[in-house]
Amino acid sequence: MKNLTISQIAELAGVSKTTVSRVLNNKDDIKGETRERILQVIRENNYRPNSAARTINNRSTRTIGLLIPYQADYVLSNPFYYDVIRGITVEADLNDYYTLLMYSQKDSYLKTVREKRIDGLLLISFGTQHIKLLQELLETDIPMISLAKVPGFSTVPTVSVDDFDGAKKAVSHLIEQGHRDIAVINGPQTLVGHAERIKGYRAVLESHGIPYREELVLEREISVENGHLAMKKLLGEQTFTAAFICCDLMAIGAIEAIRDSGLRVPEDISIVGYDNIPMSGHLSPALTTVDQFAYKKGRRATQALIAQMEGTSMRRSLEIKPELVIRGSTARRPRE
Amino acid sequence: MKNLTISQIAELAGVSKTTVSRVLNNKDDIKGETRERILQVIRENNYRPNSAARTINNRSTRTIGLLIPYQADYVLSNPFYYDVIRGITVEADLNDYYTLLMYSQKDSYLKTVREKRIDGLLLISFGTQHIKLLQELLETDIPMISLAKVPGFSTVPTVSVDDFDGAKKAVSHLIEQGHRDIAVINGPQTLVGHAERIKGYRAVLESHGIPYREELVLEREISVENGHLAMKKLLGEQTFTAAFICCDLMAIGAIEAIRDSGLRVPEDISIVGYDNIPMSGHLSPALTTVDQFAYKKGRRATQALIAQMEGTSMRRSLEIKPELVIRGSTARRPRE
DNA sequence: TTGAAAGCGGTACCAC
DNA sequence: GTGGTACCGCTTTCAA
Repeated sequence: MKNLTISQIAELAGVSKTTVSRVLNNKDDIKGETRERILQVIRENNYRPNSAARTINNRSTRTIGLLIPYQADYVLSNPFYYDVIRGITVEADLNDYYTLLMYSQKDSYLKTVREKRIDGLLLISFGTQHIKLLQELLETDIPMISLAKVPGFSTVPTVSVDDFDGAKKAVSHLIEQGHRDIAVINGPQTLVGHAERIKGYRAVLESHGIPYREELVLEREISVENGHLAMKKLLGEQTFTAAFICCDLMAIGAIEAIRDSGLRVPEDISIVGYDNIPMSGHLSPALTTVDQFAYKKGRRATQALIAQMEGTSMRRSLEIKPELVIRGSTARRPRE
Repeated sequence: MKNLTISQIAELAGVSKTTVSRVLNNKDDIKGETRERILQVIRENNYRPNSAARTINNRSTRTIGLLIPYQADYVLSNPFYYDVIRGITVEADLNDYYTLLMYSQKDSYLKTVREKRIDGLLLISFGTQHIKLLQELLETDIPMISLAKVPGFSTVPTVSVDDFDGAKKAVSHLIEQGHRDIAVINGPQTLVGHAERIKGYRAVLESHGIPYREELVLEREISVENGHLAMKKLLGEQTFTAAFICCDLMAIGAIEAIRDSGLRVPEDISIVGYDNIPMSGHLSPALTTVDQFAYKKGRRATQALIAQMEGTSMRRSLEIKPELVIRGSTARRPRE
């Protein structure tokens, strides 16, 4: 069953295509009777206007690009980002926008923008290594929102989470439990969010008069396996009673490493994660972690982008406050 | 920096737009010198042809729709599907196709197809409840591939996994370890794949003369939490030494329930999962599971769809053979 | 080897 | 209220 064209619908309804176009676009200068007749024909034929033809006239695709840098391969395997993506698609759908997944080995992002396949862009996990790309994207004048703070680009509106605050909450909780030797497994500092978490960690230590010890802090690409390996290394070389892991995914690996070494969580080592991915509450022990409100973040970012595209609001950044979720993976420091 | 149009490029190069169009489409009836001059102008201006204008002429969007039924919300929270999606976008990108994420609360899938926003469709997790939608999609004549077998629709080419075989491998392994009382936590039978797994389970039991006991088999929506709850229920009501869990995500919850009840995996209860999600190897104990080759499945399905769209191959279905991955969550049946 | 002109399926301006 | 027509940015005959 082929889709008809506006001319064919016009002919079937005995009107001009201008009139059909009017009902398609809900104009009101049209007789109710005529509108009904046309709507009837449209329904009978399951007619839908061709999107490319509309795009070329309206200069709008009603499509949002979801840009995931190819190097950020952890994005498409981390449940945290899937909540973000779900938030994005839900919000887009509610506003009749489409979502184009841009994850390209060929780095074809600029091409996609220049071909005008999308009206706006959501930047996922942009870090210092993507500054050149960001610069080029800015030159195209396409509306965009970054879901991560980008160093030195105050021109790009951002919907982000206050990671400095999140880290402070996590580490403060550990210190309140009596811990003083707190290890850290962090993601790459090329991402501002991860750099902020280290700053938060240091700030809390300092305010409690605990010296910062570099050897307790490891930085790794995000993956369950790297969480495992990093914790193994820490256990072999350092002494500590708690660890702050930059994301729940790595915490899963880290906890396994602790178990492998014959220690227990939280009896011997307390663990605080970050993200609060859906499975965190169902691990054993259930993970104490920092909730980033991923889904909400996705929706908010999309709202902000749509507002920007439709000119209904200024370019403005937004920061979400993370919250500590206390569960079973943290406990008071064991007595020596 | 606004994008120019083909006419402006033509003018700058001192040729007609027909000629520019020729170089854009790599036609060969053009003087090398002219081509070079035009390419130079194109490069200087970062020119890219408007995709909507091209689409309207070529009747091709170079976009693949990734259809996730809104009810199938577990798709966007199951790492198994993440690998599938990654495979799809990678393969699409390699072939210069775009990926449109179709996850709509408004059930706007048909609208999207009729508006001709996509050239082909990849159906994720279609079950009996989506037969009406599938029927309507078929009427639009759009090329499509389902990544799950759909009951009674041999007309839809499918790239799937032989779940009957996968379940057989999983359950056979348990039986070889001496287990006879094998519980099952399965996903909804509305999905053919899950129905097949039960069949495989029954087939193996039968071939070993073990009677099928309905009360050992639970069916739940896929989630970590449901895995936990289902296992808790089983532990409270039944006696068994092993369990086959239809997916790793639920196995994570199930293992936690076993631990909560004071039993050990695999010493007291052996667990076989299904999917082999990336974290399965990093849990404690590492999960014995059935690898579905999710990434490969995504790539193959996309290849098949592209072949169908470009008419380079017949509509043909493909079945991937799953493999058992033996790790630490299974052991010999404990002596009574 | 190149260009003029028609046409793809819509929208929008201007008459009537 | 409704229709004729130009036009959006590109591809594709057809002629030169």
